[in-house]
Amino acid sequence: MSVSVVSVAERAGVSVSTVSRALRGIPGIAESTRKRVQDAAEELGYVASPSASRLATGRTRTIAVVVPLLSKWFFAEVIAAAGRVLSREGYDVLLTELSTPALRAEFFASPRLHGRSDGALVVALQLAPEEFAALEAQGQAVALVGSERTGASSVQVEDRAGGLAATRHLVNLGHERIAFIGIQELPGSPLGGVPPAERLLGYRDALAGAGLPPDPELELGVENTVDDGVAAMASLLTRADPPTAVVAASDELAFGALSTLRGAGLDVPRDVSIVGYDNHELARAVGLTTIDHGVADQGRLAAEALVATLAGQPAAVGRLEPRLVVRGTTAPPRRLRAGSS
Amino acid sequence: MSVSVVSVAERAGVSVSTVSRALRGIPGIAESTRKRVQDAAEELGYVASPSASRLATGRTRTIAVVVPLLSKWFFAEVIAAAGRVLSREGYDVLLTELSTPALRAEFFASPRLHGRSDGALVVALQLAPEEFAALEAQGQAVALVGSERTGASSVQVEDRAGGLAATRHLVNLGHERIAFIGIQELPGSPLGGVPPAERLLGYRDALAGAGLPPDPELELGVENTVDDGVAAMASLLTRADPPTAVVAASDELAFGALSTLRGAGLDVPRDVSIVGYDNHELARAVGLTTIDHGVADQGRLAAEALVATLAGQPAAVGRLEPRLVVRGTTAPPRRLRAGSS
DNA sequence: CTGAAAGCGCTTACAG
DNA sequence: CTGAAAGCGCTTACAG
Repeated sequence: MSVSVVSVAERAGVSVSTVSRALRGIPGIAESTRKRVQDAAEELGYVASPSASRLATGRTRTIAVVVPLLSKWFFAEVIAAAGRVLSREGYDVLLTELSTPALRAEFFASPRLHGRSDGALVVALQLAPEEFAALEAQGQAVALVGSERTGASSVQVEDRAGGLAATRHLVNLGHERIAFIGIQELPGSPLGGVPPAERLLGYRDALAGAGLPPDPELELGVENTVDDGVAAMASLLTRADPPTAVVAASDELAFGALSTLRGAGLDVPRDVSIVGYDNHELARAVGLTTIDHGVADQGRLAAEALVATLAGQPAAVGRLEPRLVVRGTTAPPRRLRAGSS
Repeated sequence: MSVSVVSVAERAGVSVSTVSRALRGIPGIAESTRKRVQDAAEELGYVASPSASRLATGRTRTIAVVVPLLSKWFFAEVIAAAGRVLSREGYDVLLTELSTPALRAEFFASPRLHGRSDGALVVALQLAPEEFAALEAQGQAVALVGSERTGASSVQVEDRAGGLAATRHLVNLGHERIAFIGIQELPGSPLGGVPPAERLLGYRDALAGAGLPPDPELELGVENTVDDGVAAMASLLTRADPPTAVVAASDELAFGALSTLRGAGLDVPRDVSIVGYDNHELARAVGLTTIDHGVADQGRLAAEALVATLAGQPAAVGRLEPRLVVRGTTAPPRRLRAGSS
């Protein structure tokens, strides 16, 4: 509070304008002067007041990171990766969690970011046009993870290709009855935001490509939680003709499904194969075959795009290729291994 | 940018001082005036510039949340709970992740919070005296999760009681060879911060209380990751006289241990029992017996304490009682069930 | 290369 | 109950 530009200026024997310019590395300052100012600042332990420079420049050097939910691995991972980029680039990270419809509505109804951040990094939320407009009206540059909009930077995953790869892997192993546990947004749920349709479409593509008839009975849509994965798998097991393999639209759903299968005394992958989607932190330990969609990359790329935008570059659109990671939860169906075990 | 107090003042036909007071609900303003000002502000879509009021008041109404790592369930959960409180109380959340020793050193060496936040909520980091002093020198009120220090608010868990409860549960089931997979901070690791000693002491207490001799061979210390849990359990299995039960100092270690046991063809809990520590989001699906230490509560209470401190209340120290959650990974040892299965 | 001065948009004693 | 004015601590044309 005590040490301001004025004290530094006095100590260095220059004007405050010179202090300001010297400390920010602005060209057109004699090196000797700059040195003197820097020394004075150091000796006094001076650090510019962020509020004052924000007020003077109109820029906050802050990015708001907006997520539906914090305590999910996917979001935490995206934020962490984005945060590292932002902090390296000298931006503060303002964290905003919109975990209920009420919070979301309130957030977009009032100009909560106005003057607080220069840009918003919106993760997973599928913004309504008014919501997007509200951000722009608050002077925010916008970068999107998991959605797309003209005029904004975005990072998306080729989820249809991911769904295809997951399913094709099972098809190639010889499976013919393959279920899909998809993500269905319940009204008011903060969990998702993932465009579920794409992964499902990829699943259907793979079946069609293999000449396998689609079976609506095998397509489930639930909330993206472990518990719903448990329930979905339980429901599949009650079918007259249960699937021999399952594609889950997230690893958490897959974890739940695995838990149900074990509880039912079934062996994975001998009795049932499972492919997840995420390459969750725990997928390796569980030995889950899954789709890696570069979660950290999504955060990193979006942050980089946003920083570039604020530096005057045009908006950038990135698309990530998902990648199949084969581990231990997939194998040929029993039928093809008769007598072999 | 365009709409400032001045425009509101003009529209309402009052002075800027009156606008400022009316909008902030300060008493001593005629209700009719306040109404007129509020209407004018609303019509103009006015919202006060945070930078300007921060500069004028010297308070930022921002809390810095400082964590070693974001993408771990524990930290994300704590942040989420704290964030909800802070945001409800009108505070912005400035997120800071110190995921490497270099970042940590840099953070505490420069006054990075100065003028950016009114307080710091420090999670899990065991602050050195200079680090704590650095925060105070930057004018930060401090609240600690998982550590303690005179003059600061803090929330801690009775981890010794937790370790005791976990181990006693196994003792009560009849186990006599019980291993402990503890958390050992590697130099430079950002994962921990959890004071590992406490949980270990509780484990020893329980053994002593049951008259079981301590066996250093059964006390392991590893990094708090699933992979290290995998390795630790593997190492235990190679012992000449392997344990019949394991207490893991975190659920992630327990997940790793479970994975090893399954991979080795052993049944849990028939062959080996396991107790974790955290009540991690996935513990329920896995059916893991564990210790619930109110992770969200830790974040919530620390945030409440910090807010109270900033409102002039004295620092508060909270201690949480951990609670055993019995699920499916614990049972009596084989020995006691001879012929029963 | 450097300085004097205005301005960013608030808040808050002080006076009335 | 309300207003005029100073002040918070920077940055940035403008002049020299």
